[in-house]
Amino acid sequence: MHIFNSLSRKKEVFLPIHPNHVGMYVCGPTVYGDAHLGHARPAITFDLVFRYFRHLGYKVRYVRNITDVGHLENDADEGEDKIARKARLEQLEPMEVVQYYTVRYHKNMDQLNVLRPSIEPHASGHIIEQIEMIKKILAAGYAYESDGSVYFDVEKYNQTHPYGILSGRKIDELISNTRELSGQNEKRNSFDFAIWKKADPTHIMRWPSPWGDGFPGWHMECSAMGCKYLGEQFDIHGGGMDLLFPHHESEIAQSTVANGKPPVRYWMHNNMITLNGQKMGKSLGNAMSLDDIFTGNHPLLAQAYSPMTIRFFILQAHYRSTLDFSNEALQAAEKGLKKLLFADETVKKLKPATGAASQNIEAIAKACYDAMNDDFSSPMAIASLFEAVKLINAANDGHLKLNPNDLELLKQLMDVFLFDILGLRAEDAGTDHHLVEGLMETIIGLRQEARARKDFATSDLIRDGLAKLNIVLKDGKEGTSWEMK
RNA sequence: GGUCUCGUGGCCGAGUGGCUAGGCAGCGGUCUGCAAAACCGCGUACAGCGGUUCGAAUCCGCUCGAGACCUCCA
Repeated sequence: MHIFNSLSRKKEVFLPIHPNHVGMYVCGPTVYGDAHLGHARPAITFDLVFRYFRHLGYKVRYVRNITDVGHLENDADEGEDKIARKARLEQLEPMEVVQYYTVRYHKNMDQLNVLRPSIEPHASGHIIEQIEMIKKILAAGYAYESDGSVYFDVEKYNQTHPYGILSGRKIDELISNTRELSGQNEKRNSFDFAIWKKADPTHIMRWPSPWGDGFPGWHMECSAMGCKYLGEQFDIHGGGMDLLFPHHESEIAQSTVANGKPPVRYWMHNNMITLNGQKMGKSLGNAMSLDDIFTGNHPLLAQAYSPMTIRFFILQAHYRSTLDFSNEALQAAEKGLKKLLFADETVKKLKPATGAASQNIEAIAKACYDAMNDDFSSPMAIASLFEAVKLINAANDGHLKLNPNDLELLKQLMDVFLFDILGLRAEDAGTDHHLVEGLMETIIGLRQEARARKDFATSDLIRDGLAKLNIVLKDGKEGTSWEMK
C-alpha cells in the first residue's frame, strides 16, 4: 500500500503506527452554509480511504470535525467569525446556525452514501482541550500574549523547526508577501497567527479563558481534537489542498511544540473541483450546492444529477487531480454508472457453464486491488471493473461461457468493489419493490400478449407510457426486462 | 511578485522510457416488429521547440497556456 504524502511529495509505503490500526483525521466543514460540490470531494475521497482500509481488515478510527467556532472573516466585518455573523444576521443563536447546517450536511452526506466517521467532534465542545493546548504552547515559550489574544511565535519556532515543511514556504518569503491586515500591531510578526483571540464586547461566540473572554484561533481545534482522539502522533491527516497553508502548516507547528513531536505521519490532500477551470468556492460565488445538483435547480445545470452520479463522477478522477465540472462529464458519469450497476444485476442472473475455459478473473481483481493500493487510484479500479462488465455482458449475450468458479469470482468482485469499497448503491432503493415488481410483471405480460398478436400499436403504447414514468423496457431473448432510468 | 501543480484524441479522464487504459459521444455491423440495452469492428491523442536515449507523450531545458496557495475556503 502506497500513499502520496504531501509532506515528502512522494508516494510512500504505508506503515501504521500500531499494526492493523489506522488513525485518520480529516478536516470537516464549517457549518455556516449548505454543503456544495466542493465539500463532496474530501468527504468521498476519505470515505473511500476509510472503506478501503476497513475492507483490508484494519481497525480504523476516523475523526472528522465539525467546525462551529472561529474562522475569522477578515474582510467585511473585522474580527467576527462566520458562524457568529450568520447568527447575528439571521437573529439566531450561533448554535442554531450550527445545528441547522450540521443536520443538512449529514443529510447530503447520507445521500452520497458517505459513511459517518467514527467520531465527529465539534470545536465548540473542545474549548477546554484547546485552552490546555494553548497553555502548553505558552509554557514551551512559543507563544505570547498580547492584549487578550495569544499568538504563535512563528519566527522563534522557525529557529529550531522548519516552518513551511509542508507547504514549501520559507519564512523570509512570508515576510515580504504577507498582506497588511488589521490587528498586526498586536503581533511581533505579521505571519504570527492567533491561537486564542480576544472577543470584543459585541462578539456573540465567546468563552472564558486565562486571557479573558474570547475564542480559539482557527487552527487549534484540529490540533487539540486530533490529539485527544488519535494521540500525539497518528497515521493520516486529510483535507483539501487549499488547507495546506496556512491551516495544516500551523497545525504541525502547534502540535510539535505542544507535544514535542510532529503530529502526523501521512498528510493527504484532495484537489479542487473546478468550474470552467476555476476553483469552486463559497467565497468565489461559483459554488453549486449539493441540493441544487440533486434537484437540477441551477442555471448551469442541464438536468438533475443523482447523488450516486456525483459520487461516481468524483471517483472517476484521481483525488489529487483537479476535476472540472460540466454537464457533459456528469452525463457521461451517469451512463457509465448505470452500465456498471446494471451489469451487477445481470451477473447475479447468469447461469454457470460447467467446464468452460477460465477467463482469468483473478487478473481483473488483482488490477483492481493494485490500483487501490497505489494511492487509492479509484479511476484505475473502475476501468478494470468495466473489463469485468464486458465479460458479464458477453456471457449474457451468449458470446461467452463462464465456469462456476469464474462466475462466483465475478459476482464477488462486483459486489465488493462497487458497494463495499467504492460505496456506490442502486438508487431506486426506497421504492416498494414488491408492489412495483408485481405491477411490472402484469404490464409486461399484457404487452407480451399484444406483441404475440403483432399488435404493435398497443405494445408501443405501453412502452411509451412507461417511458414517461422513466421506466425503460428492454426486449431480450429471455423475455422483457425493465429498469428505472 | 514568490511557492507549487498541471497541459493527453469531440468531451471526461488514467497511465507510462519500447507492449490496446477506461467511460461518454460518433461511425459501420449483429440482434429486435421497431426500439432500448448488449455484443463485434472503427479513431494512429499526449501544448510548442530543443536536448538525453537504440527508442519519449513518459526524463532534462526553454517557450506558451491554465490553475492553486501566499487572506476565510473542501
